[in-house]
Amino acid sequence: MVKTGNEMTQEPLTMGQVANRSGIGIETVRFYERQGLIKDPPRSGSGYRMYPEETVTRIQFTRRAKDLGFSLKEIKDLLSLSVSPGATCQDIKHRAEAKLTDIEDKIRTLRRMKKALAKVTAACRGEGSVSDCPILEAMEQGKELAK
Amino acid sequence: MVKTGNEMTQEPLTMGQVANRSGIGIETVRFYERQGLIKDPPRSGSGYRMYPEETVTRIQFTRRAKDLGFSLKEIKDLLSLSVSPGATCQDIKHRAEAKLTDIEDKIRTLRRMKKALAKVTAACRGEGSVSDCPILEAMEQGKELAK
DNA sequence: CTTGACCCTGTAGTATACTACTAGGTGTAA
DNA sequence: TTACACCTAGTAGTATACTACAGGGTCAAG
Repeated sequence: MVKTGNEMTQEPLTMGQVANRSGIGIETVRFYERQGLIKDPPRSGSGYRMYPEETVTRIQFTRRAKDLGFSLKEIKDLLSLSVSPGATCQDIKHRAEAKLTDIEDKIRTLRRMKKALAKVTAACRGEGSVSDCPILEAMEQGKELAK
Repeated sequence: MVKTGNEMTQEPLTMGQVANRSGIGIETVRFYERQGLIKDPPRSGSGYRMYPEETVTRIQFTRRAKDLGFSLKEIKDLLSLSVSPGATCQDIKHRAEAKLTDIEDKIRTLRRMKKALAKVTAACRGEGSVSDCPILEAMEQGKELAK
């Protein structure tokens, strides 16, 4: 049986081991490889991928960046920036700030949606048939939905 | 030339007319039909779709509901509810309230992301090389990212 | 009767992030 | 030797909401 939960070696890891340690599925590891988020590792004689421990760190980085709102494509850029000799801390900071702006925009959009929806919902007492539901009426006529 | 911006008739509309009046593309009308958001209209002798005016209202409803955060699938439900004899205003209101909760959840998630990202970004003075950028460090080690 | 705007069906591509499956090869223990 | 967990490559499916063809047919004007 291939060791799959092995925690103490410095030896190369198989795909399943990388997946386990990173807390993602094997198919996701393969997917990240296809997307260029992790580089093609060396292979064993029989073609098995032999990952360095570093790959786990890289995947965890990816997951955390994802949790912060970065897309996989943006994370790929971040990762290549992190090893590019000419890159500066400024470059990273700019990206983080741009993402912050993105997030703020999304929040604003959602708040606008929430406000409009709350307004039409409040207008509905929840009584009677659908034929004179103020919510449906608002969506049909576009009244009450101005910003 | 087929009339495409015709505004004053009660006559059936072609697909292009429906698209124009609804402010969406022809391909989107076809897509909405495939999704069951608009029903198959009667056809002319040569197979052209002959839409009732009502279809435009239906598409506009769809667009407004979408702007309020409903998915096309949810809108389809809303539309079938709106013509179902047993349905009540309550049913609609419940859906609206559930969607409101969805939106609030999304806002909360984004706010959490914003807070975490703002924190790591603030830690970066934007100086020096990427090798000791606090933003990248946080994403690698997972420090500073606890809620 | 030709031109050009419009329509038809059906299929495929875009973007995002996976997830699953087929069909087969590898490695180790009992 | 067999069983089983694991690996390989490549392809296809999921969900959401479109968007873009290809290869035809229709209709009205000139």
